[in-house]
Amino acid sequence: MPAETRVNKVAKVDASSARPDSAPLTERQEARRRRILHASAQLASRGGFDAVQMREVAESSQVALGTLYRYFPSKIHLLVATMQDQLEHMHGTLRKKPPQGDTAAERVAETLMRAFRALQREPHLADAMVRALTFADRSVSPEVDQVSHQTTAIVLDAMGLENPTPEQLSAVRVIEHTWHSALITWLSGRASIAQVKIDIETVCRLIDLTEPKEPR
Amino acid sequence: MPAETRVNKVAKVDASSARPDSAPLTERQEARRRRILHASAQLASRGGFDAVQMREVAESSQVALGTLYRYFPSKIHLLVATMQDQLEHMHGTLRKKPPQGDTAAERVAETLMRAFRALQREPHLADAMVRALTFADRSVSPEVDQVSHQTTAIVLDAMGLENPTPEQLSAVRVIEHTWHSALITWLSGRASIAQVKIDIETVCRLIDLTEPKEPR
DNA sequence: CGGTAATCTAGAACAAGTTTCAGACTTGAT
DNA sequence: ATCAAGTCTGAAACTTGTTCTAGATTACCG
Repeated sequence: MPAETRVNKVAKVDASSARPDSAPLTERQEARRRRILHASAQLASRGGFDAVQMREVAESSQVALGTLYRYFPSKIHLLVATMQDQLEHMHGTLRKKPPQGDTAAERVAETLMRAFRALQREPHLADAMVRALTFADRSVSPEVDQVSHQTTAIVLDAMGLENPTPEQLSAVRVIEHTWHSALITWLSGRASIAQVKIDIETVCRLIDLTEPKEPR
Repeated sequence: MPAETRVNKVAKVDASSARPDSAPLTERQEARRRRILHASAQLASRGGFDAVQMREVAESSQVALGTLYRYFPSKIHLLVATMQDQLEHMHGTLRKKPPQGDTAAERVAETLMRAFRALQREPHLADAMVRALTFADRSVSPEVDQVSHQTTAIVLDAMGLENPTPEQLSAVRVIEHTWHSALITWLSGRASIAQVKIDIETVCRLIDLTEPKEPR
């Protein structure tokens, strides 16, 4: 009945690592998806959010505009997916060289600063991804949540926690809030790199507050 | 030489309270500006960010589209200005009934929760303003900075501080980061009201950390 | 194989933000 | 009162995200 192995509604799912969603993709479809994400990241690296124009992405990835929209129902979806993709990279990289700090707070701050430095190397890409992330509305919630969970996983990794308490989870959320918002102020030129560093270090002190004695 | 009392480039400035910018506005211009902001807030209250359509704003405020763009060079500028406007209100309101908490942290948390409840009454308006704020790029930096300063003033008021230390300023920045980001997650349905409350209370604990000995 | 349903393509069409332009209107100065 | 310069208006044009359509392709089932 179907054609290229059905892809029910939107092929927004799955892929290499962690996206156990609805439908498996054909190899050609997987290739298309990858081409699209690659084109997206490339255009974003050049000129940020505005440079990622749907027609251009379609052309660069040799896919019809309609197809692009079948895979990613909006520009925001596309950029959030691009961010998921990049985050996976980063998490992998971080796993290999875990932070060295003595306290959880230090390790988290170090991890975030490492990520920050990576973003500084591709400020336009960072701009596109972060702007998309914060501009996303309800229709993108599932994808944004994925990004959020991935980020949480990275932070918890750095803390070395298996079973965080609700209190600690709240602290982690606050750290992520700060992380996102600080990135935005940096990207829009309203805060210096030094200031972002200070703010990250400041918020990480919250961790100590939630780790009084025995992490039972 | 000029006409309606020159307004050099953009009439983006000034107004009632705090915007000591370049050019004074004619009464008619002041009235136009006010009509525009009113229309903006009204449309935003109805349907949020998307409902604020420039053509509609122009029509509602009985101003030509070109004029609207002369006053506010982009939709984002318009919405950020709308936010400045609303913030002034709020700051005024808060001044009248200062928070009651014993510690600075409590007072700040109470203040922010009060603001949060106000936003809950107009979720669409909140959506429009916050989305605009975080989506703003460099071209809107001055205006966004104003909003940021206004927010800082509110928080410092709640803390009862005259001369904050750099450390405390960083804590305040982190609080604002959390505030913005938490609002976004709430607006996009990814966090509950309760969670926002918890996160605000959590981040406010940072204040105690920066207030070593004698507070008052 | 052949059939059929889903997918992909090319391109037009639409929507909303932004720009542009000619002409009418105001303002402050002479 | 007149005038020069800046402002406002109305309307069209342009840009980019998004939707739609008709026809060509592809995948899988029997």
